[in-house]
Amino acid sequence: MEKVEPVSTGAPSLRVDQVLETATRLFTERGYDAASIRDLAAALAMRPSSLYHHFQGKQHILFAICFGMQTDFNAAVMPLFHQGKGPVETIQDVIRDHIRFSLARRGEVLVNTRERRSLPPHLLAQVNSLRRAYRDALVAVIEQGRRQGLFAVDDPKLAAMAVFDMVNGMFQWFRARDQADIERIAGTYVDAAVALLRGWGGYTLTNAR
Amino acid sequence: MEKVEPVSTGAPSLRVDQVLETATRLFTERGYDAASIRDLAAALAMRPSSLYHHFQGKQHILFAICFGMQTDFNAAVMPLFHQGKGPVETIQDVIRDHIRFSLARRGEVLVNTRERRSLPPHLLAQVNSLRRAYRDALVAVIEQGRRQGLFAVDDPKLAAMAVFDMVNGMFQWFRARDQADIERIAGTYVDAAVALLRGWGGYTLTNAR
DNA sequence: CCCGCTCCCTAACGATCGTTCGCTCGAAGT
DNA sequence: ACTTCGAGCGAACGATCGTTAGGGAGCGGG
Repeated sequence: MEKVEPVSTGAPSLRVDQVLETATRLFTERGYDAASIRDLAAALAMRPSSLYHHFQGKQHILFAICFGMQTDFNAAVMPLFHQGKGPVETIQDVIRDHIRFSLARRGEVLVNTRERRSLPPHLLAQVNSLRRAYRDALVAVIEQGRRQGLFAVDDPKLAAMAVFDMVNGMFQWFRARDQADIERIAGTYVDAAVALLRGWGGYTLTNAR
Repeated sequence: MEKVEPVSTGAPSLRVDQVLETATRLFTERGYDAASIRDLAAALAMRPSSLYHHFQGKQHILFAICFGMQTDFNAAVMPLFHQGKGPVETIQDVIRDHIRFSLARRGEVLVNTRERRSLPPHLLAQVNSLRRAYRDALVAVIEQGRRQGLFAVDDPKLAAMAVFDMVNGMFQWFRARDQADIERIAGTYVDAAVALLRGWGGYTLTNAR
């Protein structure tokens, strides 16, 4: 006991990845609570007890999915904030890769958004910490764009959440058939985000149309 | 058996309403699966078996919350589509009352969005039918506004979903302290919806790389 | 007085849940 | 050849789940 328990580090054991992949599918199809350890084991052609050689418990499987996904997400998207581009271009790059990543790994993203709440507080806090880091960076860029007169928004935090919700909500119902589908929808939502940030409150300035 | 079972009709029994109110609170706090019949009964100071005098089962409690909420929602918002106003004003009126209603009855709305998936197919279909009616009406107005050159959106269905997601996502994290808070956030999101519909696609000719 | 109805109770049912224990087995290390 | 160790197994644990059977207290109408 008292083992260090690597979460998504070091050893990417083949079997562990298979478990996470199957668990992601089951959790998206039935929900975390409704998908039992026995269901998961059966889908992997193994016995329920064998799962406990790879994971401490059911909650840790959920955590591995959520935390691993969010870690990879931040690693993929966060660097785009520090490229020295302007606010508009930065937002475009970030939202585009946000959507690319989330559609490429749609299952994990859906589990993270829908089932994350079932995590115990200390595990949930670790995932939320990564999410907050990303959101704060987005807020900072919007704030910067507002100071430069590029965005008309009144509340950068509110604007960030609105863009966030609009994009994340899309993952719930949109299914891309191929890579071209991903690029198309990403471009569309990038435009939506820019239109929103530019035009929000713009009617008071009478610049719309 | 083979009883007609009124869902949200006729007799608004006091006890039934108390059950639904407490169930709504528990389902939002812990989730439908994690909140047990025994938890609900304990919160109502009664025995688990007594609940089955008012409801056929746990799923029907969830259904009563979701279907009742969606029925009231449509009754409150749908008439706004047939007032003879223009597309922009109609959208503004609809989104404003959408937000007013959803924040006033936030608990039921959150249960409907987060726990609806736990309903059996034939009950889920009834709720989704009401949701679709509302969404289709919103799409029709956007389509009308696009034909009149008021909106720049390419895909009315996509635009409706985006506005939908943006608004519904807000309910997850926003808590109004008073009525003034509700009116303020409603006005802000009404502006966001209009800004989005007016500006979406307006810049697609210049930034698509 | 008694019937029927509403509401709630005690007690328990069978099922399923996450998890643990002790074991076996084969590959790898020395 | 002997040990170690990861991986999986069968069996069972205690807990909790949704649900039901059956009974009783209060009460209004015939």
